[in-house]
Amino acid sequence: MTDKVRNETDPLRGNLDLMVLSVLTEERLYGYLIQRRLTEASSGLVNVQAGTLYPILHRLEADKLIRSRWDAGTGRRRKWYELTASGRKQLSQRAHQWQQYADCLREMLAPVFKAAPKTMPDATDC
Amino acid sequence: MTDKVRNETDPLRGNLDLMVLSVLTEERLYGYLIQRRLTEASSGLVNVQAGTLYPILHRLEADKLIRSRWDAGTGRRRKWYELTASGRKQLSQRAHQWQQYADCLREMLAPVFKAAPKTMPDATDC
DNA sequence: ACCTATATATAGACTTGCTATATATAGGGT
DNA sequence: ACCCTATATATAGCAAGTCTATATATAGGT
Repeated sequence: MTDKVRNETDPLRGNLDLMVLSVLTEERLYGYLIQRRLTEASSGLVNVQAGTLYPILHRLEADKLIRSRWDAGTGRRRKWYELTASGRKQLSQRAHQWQQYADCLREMLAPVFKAAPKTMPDATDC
Repeated sequence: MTDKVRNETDPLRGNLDLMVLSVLTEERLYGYLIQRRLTEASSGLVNVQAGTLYPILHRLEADKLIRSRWDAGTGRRRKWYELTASGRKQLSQRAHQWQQYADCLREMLAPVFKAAPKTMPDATDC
């Protein structure tokens, strides 16, 4: 029974933008650092690969939600990103929208949680 | 400034399967009813079109997470769906996994919520 | 000199969801 | 009898988001 089941790791589909924007709320960061911040901030749950992250950054920049500047010639070339005013607004809007959906889904799934407490009752890590 | 922003309505990306499975936890339902249950259960937030739903049902059935039976010739032809044992297990697993991600994302977004209380402090609908 | 970590980038495939379209029947109003 | 709407399922074609694999280049340690 080698199940071959689709996409075990995808609850973040559509939310990566949100996460990237969120780690930029308080600091300017460059790609490689963003990647690691995401891993840290999620206790390893979110592990975005470079090939996933950079296209997102390019897309967010094309949409003018973030803005970039190359490092001023100090050896390592790094592209620093920061939120634009528009990006900050979008982040807030989408965050609230996500919360609404999350509350909704949580409610819809309530019977499932009630039915099966799963391995541990309180493994609230993250 | 006609922003042309991508995908305003996509926090459910990757979670539709979960929702469909969840409405089937306690009853057998056919497609059209599932569609309406989703709308009701989400207070109109989730409004899946037929062209979105049926492919999902076919996929879930191909994965043997649900099972179908045509209505026994009572005028309207309806295809009734129910969870399989495997589907029930998957639902539980994915639900818990989703919760973990949701808790995580909620924590990451906490500063955003703190910064901007948004229009209303308590519009907890759904 | 070599290896690893750092740093960015793109191509190609795959999954998911959307819109549009097609088909068919039951039931109500005229 | 006829039309219209709600019911009911289905598929094709497109767009978007993510993944894997690959490429390039440099800093620093051994």
